[in-house]
Amino acid sequence: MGRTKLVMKKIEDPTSRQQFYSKRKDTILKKSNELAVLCDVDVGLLMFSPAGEVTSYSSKESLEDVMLLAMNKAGELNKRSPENPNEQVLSFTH
Amino acid sequence: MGRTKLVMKKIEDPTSRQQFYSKRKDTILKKSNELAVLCDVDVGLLMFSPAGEVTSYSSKESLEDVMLLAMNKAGELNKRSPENPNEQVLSFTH
DNA sequence: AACTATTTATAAGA
DNA sequence: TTCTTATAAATAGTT
Repeated sequence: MGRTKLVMKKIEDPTSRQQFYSKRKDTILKKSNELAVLCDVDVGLLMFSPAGEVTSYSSKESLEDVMLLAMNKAGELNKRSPENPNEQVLSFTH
Repeated sequence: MGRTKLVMKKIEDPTSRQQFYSKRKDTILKKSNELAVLCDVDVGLLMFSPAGEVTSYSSKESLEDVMLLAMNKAGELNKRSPENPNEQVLSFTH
């Protein structure tokens, strides 16, 4: 959104990069929370700032709870498809 | 966005809830990837669908890498502020 | 699954 | 840097 289209390339200017991070982080946190509440699902999120600050979000008490829930029930988090090398979709039965 | 404002309440209709989840999940994945690339930072994300399907994203090889990076360097993922009970911000030095 | 009116997010600019 | 604004993007309701 905004005046121009986004270019998928690292923002080289450190100040611009930090400003971009700060705003986008807030949006992702907001949308993650909306997903968790409106869908009543579990969500876990970890983001490192350019300065090394870590922001985490979880729909459960702690982020570890969400991670363990996923790892225990799926158990194969390292499988990835060639089409989406970084996106991983897993299923399990209750 | 959309015709009406969002109400922060669980969507009770299962079909609507799953449709909402599917679209919003894609957006969050897209924005998480934009954050990772444009800011050259690490991001880890876990989302459970209403049906129990797990979708994960990570800027690194595996989601565990991002999680361990955060846990090893911060070590206090359970601290939360009263203002934002589910948002956790941590700092560490390199 | 596709459309579209409307809200939201946001890139630049002030 | 905080605010404004033009524009891109997301999306709720609809088909």
